[in-house]
Amino acid sequence: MSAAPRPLPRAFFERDVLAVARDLLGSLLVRRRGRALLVARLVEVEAYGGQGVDPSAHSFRGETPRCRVMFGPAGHAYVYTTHQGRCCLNVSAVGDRSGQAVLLRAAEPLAGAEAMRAARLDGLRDGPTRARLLAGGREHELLSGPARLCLGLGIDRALDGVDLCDAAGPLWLAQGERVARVLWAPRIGLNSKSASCGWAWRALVADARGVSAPRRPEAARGAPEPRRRPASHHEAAAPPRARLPGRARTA
DNA sequence: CTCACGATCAGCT
DNA sequence: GCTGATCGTGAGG
Repeated sequence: MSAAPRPLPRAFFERDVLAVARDLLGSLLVRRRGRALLVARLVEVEAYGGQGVDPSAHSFRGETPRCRVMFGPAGHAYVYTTHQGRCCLNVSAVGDRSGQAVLLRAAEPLAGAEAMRAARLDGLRDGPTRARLLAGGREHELLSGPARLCLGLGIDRALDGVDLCDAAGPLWLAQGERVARVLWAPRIGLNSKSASCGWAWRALVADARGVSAPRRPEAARGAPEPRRRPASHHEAAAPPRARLPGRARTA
C-alpha cells in the first residue's frame, strides 16, 4: 500500500450506536507496526448500549476505571482484558457520556497477513491450532474473534484510549467499501439471564467467512427471543430487520 | 464439522 | 470471593 488509508471522521462515530455498528462493517482497521501497516476489513461487530440501558454493557452500572473510555469522546479505543490476558477492542460511540460502544469481533486480513499469523503463533503451544496456522493459508481464521483480532494486530491495554480517528497514531479506522448485505443476530457470549442477551445487536457481513461464531442461532439453544431494539433506535438507518444468520446467504 | 469443558485473571461487589 | 463481551483442546459425527 502506498498511502495510509484516511481515517474516518469523528462525526462518523457521533451517531446512533447501531448505525455506527452497521457502517463499520467493511471499514478498515489499520495498525502501525514500525514502518509497516497491517490492514484488515471488519466483518463482524456488536453494539453495546450505555449506562442503565444495556445490562450486558460494561458501562451499565456507570463509569469505572476499566470502562472509562466508553464515557469519553466518540471514536476512541476501549481495550479490556478477558481470560488469560486476552484483550478485546471497542470503539466509543455517540460521545454524549452515555457509555455506548461497538465491539470489533472479527476482520479479514488485507495487508500484513503473515505478520498477523506470526503474532497469533507467538506463545501458542503445540497442538491442532498451531499446526493449522503453521500450515499456511486460512487467512480468514487469523482475526476471526475479538481476542484473536487483538492478538493478530498486536493490540493490548497499552492502546486503551487511543484516538481511532488519528492516522498518525498506532491504530485507526478508515473507510472501506460499502457492504451490501448485512445480517443482524443476537450477540455472542452474554449471560443468558441478562435482559439484553437476545437483542439482535450483532452485525455481520452476509457472505464473509471470517465471522467468529455464526454457526447456530442462539434461539435454538433456549435463549430468550431475540428482541427488537428500543423504539428510540427505530429510524436509526441501520438494521432493516433482525434475521438470524444460520448460513450466510439469507439476506 | 460440532460440541462441552476449563484454564487462569482482571475487575468489581 | 465471584464472574465473565474467550479461546484452544479433545472427543465424536
